[in-house]
Amino acid sequence: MPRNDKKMKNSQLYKGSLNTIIMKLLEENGKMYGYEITQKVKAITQGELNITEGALYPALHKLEAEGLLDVEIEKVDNRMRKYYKLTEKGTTETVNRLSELEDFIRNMQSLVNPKLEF
Amino acid sequence: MPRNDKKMKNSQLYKGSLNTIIMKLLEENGKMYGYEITQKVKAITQGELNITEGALYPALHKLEAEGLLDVEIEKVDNRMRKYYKLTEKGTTETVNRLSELEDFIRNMQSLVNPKLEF
DNA sequence: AGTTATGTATAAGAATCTTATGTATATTTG
DNA sequence: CAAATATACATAAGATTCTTATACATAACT
Repeated sequence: MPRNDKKMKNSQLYKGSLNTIIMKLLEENGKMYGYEITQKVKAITQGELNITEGALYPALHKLEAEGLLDVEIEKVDNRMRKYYKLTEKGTTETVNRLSELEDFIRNMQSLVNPKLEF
Repeated sequence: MPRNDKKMKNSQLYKGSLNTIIMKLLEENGKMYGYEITQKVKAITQGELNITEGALYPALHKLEAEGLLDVEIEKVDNRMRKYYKLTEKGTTETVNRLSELEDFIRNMQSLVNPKLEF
């Protein structure tokens, strides 16, 4: 009963990156459901990043409301799953977001590792 | 009179990274004042990241309140400058923050560029 | 004389996230 | 078999960080 889950301690740095992560995973995997996304992220980052439901589900709903995702409900093993996939608009937008992410990472590296400027 | 400044359009991705940026710049430059930080960041990122005063000054005040920064006021050219520098605690914490940033960047790259996993 | 640059500051509101719940079924474990 | 864990979605309250809009003040440029 005690929802005693592991305290996450995700660095503040991840703030703002959730939408990009979701969209990239969907671009790569075609369709995914929420819980699957949390597990995938945990696996890829070797447990370093745990998406919380309180962040994930509102984010999915918002992306859907913005027309970037489509949803499709399935019942598997008597349990509900909501599969999300990118719309056409979402696919286009994903390209932009990934480009922004590259710029962001490049800029952060310039700020933090000025010796590497060339 | 109209503070008609350029609209910044900073990507959401930068959210959460300002403290790390400030601390790294101070570690590198010894002491800096707020306006100087905004100009330095703009220069290093070639105009791509513009720190707004509304974000910067509260962040500096908070870091000071947390004991990570010390402040020293100077009057230059009849204008006030508040120079900030890392405290001992701040220097230690900067190491942690930079380490977190490296982890963050590595994790984001794993998520976004899965082919590079090895 | 008016705009831009330099310099700091705060308040209102937006956006995103954490934490804490709530509901429900399936599976594993003591 | 009862309890805990895993699977699965959802929302609300509050924290944090940021944008936007001001405010004040001096210096320099046009």
